Amino acid sequence: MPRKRLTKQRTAIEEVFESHHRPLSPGEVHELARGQVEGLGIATVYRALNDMVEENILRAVDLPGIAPRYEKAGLKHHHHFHCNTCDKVFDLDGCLLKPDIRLPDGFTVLSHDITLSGVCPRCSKEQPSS
Amino acid sequence: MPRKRLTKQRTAIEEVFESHHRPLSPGEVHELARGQVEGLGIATVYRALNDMVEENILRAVDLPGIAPRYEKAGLKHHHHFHCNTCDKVFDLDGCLLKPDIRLPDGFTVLSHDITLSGVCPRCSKEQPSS
DNA sequence: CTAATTGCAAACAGTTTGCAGGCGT
DNA sequence: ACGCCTGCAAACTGTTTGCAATTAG
Repeated sequence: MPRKRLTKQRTAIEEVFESHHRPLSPGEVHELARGQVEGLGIATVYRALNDMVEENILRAVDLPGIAPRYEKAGLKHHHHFHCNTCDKVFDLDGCLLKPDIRLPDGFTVLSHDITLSGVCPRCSKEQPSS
Repeated sequence: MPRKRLTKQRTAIEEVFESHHRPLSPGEVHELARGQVEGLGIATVYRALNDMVEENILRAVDLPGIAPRYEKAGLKHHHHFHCNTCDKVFDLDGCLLKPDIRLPDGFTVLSHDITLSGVCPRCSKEQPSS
């Protein structure tokens, strides 16, 4: 396996995750990193994201019904909130799964995913219900 | 809006949901309904599924990282189990969300989705860990 | 009969891959 | 200079849509 080089596109993508502390979609990363690197290709973003998952720098976050997101690897167990208005995803600390759940016989649970959906604070302010 | 006709392909698709009591992907529906209707096109399956959601006969079930599923509409609130081995999805009765959760200020929760993943009973038997 | 429905193929959106040139080291 | 990395375009997968032929009512 080849070793990594420090290119400006790769660096820009890493910096995007340093300055935005929430899970980002490939499109968001492209848009944000594009601010630093003129003409950054979307293929490069996908390649960098996949590489960084491989290198255990990032973790892929799959959520129901929306584009996949990526967040820094090594975070404590947590779940996510998806804003239906702006489509952004936010981290929610702690585990939201009910303890002591009982499943039918024979099911072995290896992991769980929980997503809350609704309206984020910013969108609540900007789009008052009145 | 045009009114519905009873075609054999539409009937076959409806029957698939009568005989399989778990959420099915478009591909699964196509495969299963194909047994009744020779040459059933995948576009027809997609159109039927979308129509049936529109008619409130089915509900779309989005799960993290896997193809969307469809299940009969009107079921009681519940969550899902995804078998990592056979990729089938099963219903889990009851709500698995911890009660009394606290979110940061400003977040309004409108819905939640929970997916447990692991191994289903059938796959546990067929692929013993030894 | 007559219009809704189907199957096919083309169109699409998101993601991956092949390739020639560019650029870290 | 070497070879990894990038950008572009083509390939792919899952889903939707246009259209002529088919078929339910």
